[in-house]
This record gives sequence, C-alpha cells and structure tokens, in this order.
Amino acid sequence: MPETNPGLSIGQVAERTGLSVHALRFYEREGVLVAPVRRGPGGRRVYSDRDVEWLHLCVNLRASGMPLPAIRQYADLVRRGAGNEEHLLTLLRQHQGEVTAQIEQLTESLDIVTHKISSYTEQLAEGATGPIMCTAPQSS
Amino acid sequence: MPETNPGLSIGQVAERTGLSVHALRFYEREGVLVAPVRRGPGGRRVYSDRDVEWLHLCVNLRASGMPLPAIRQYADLVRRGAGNEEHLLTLLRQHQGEVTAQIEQLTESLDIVTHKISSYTEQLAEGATGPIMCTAPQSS
DNA sequence: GCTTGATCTAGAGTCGGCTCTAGCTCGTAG
DNA sequence: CTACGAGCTAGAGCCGACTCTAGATCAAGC
Repeated sequence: MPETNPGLSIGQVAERTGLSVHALRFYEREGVLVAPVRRGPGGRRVYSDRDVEWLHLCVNLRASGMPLPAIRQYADLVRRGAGNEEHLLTLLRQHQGEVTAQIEQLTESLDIVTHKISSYTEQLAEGATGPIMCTAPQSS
Repeated sequence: MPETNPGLSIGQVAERTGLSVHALRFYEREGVLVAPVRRGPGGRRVYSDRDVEWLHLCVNLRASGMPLPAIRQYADLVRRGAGNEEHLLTLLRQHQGEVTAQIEQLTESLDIVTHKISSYTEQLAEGATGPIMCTAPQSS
C-alpha cells in the first residue's frame, strides 16, 4: 500500500472521528494518545493515519464506558512497547468483562421497560377504564 | 395481601434500593418521586412500599441511562393521573429505543475488544517475536 | 495590505449526578 | 441526664469529560 495520507489537520480528524477539536487537544493533554501528535509548520498538529486509527479505538472504548484514565493506562503500555502484552491483555479482558456486564444489565432493564410498555398498552386497549398507574400513583 | 409495611425510614430504603440517603433526599428535591414522601413524627421521611417500588424502577431507569430530568418527566405524568397514557407510552418507547441502541453499540464495541484480545493472545502464543502493536505504537 | 478562517495555548466554565458539611432535632439506651 | 445514632435542611463541593474563551499566529484569497 502506498502512503495513504500525508497527515491530517485537527479539523479533519475531528470530522472523521466525531470528536470535537477541543476534545482532541484535551485527549492529547491527558495522555490518551500513544505519543504527542507530530507538528507541522506553525506548530499545528498533523495526525498520521495511525493516530486516527488509535483515536477510533479510543472512541470505541469511551463509547463502551472505559474512563479516560484507563485508556491512558492502555496507551502507556502500548507506548512502552514489548514486554507488556500480559498487562495489556489483562486490561482488555477486564474491559471485556465490564462491557459484558453492562450488556446484561441493559438487557434486564430493557425487559422491564418492555413489560411496562405492554401493560400500559393493554390498559389502553381495554378501554380507558381504571386508573393509570402500574407503579406508584402517589405516596401513601 | 395484608399491610406489608407500616413504612420505612430513609436508611432502610437506602439499604434496599442501593441508593445513598443523600441520593434519596436529592431525588425527592429533584421531583423524581411521584409525590413528596410522607413525614412521620419529627418530620422524618416515611417511605411506603409504593415509594420503594417506584425507587426501584428509578434505579433501573438510571442504570439504563435515563437522565434524571426524563425520570422527573415520567413522574410528572404519573402524578397528573389519567389522560397521559399516550404520553407515558411515548416516553417509555423512546427509552426502549435508546436502550436497544445502547445494547447494539456495546455489542459492537465488545466485538472489537474481543478481536483485539484474540489477536494479542495469538501473538503471545506464537512466541514473543515481532513488535507488540496491533494499533498505533507511535505517532508517525 | 487586509480579512477570513483554522489553528495554537492556558486556563476558566459547564453539566450531570451525586456527596459531603454544618448545625440542629429526635428517640432511645445506659 | 447524657451520649449516640439517625434524621432534618440548606447549601457547598467534587468528579469526569468535555466545552468555551481570550488573545495570538499564520496561510490563503481578494
């Protein structure tokens, strides 16, 4: 493959990652990036494809609830290079577990909501007789 | 069924809902409860079973990402009584959609993490030859 | 030459959701 | 009678993750 990109500006990266330019600078300050972004003339950031790829990963991790400090930790390990694979795997497996748990929790909540919806729907169908409730119309 | 409970103190409710007493008072101030909690002698809160049931629902909604203002809105509708079933259903269906979307997003993220885990694991198994990466060892 | 728009830095502000503090009142146990 | 623990209110504080502001720089187009 040829050189895919000569480097992207912060604005372009914002577009393709969905992060704001503010967030991009913020992430860099926070050490979420594996390395500080290369600078072009005038001190402007020039993102490599690799940076963008990493940012996409970060977006995914954030979307699945990984806090920034954990992502920074991950980045630290990658930055330090070989010899940390075990640790990296540990982090990833932990997150995997957390995401799985989240999905379970959400599935459970979804169930409850779905039940509530069908009981309301039934009530409406049966003609609007009887009080609305289903849960707690008023305290005592 | 007989009167199951003569009313619970805030501490007891905290125990059974998993919310802190602070959070319970906070929720009440925020109008998340359908009605302000009954007060016993000395102005202390006395929670009915219904209150507790409602709080359990709130905990579930929060756990599935519903913001407090939305829960308050829901509570408002319940409080206002009959004639708002449609609106209530709209709220619930919307949340249902959001939770479903969340689950999809998480499932996707889980996939990515799982892939990353297997590729790291493979690398480790193949003997520690080659660089760690997988994504972005360093910028440019 | 001048304006426009994107970028830069440092640092302040915002928002949601609690959490904690201070200072007071109860009810019960010793 | 006093000490404790639980509760009360009003309001301040905190944390995470951004978001925004001010004031400066720079490249490109008119």
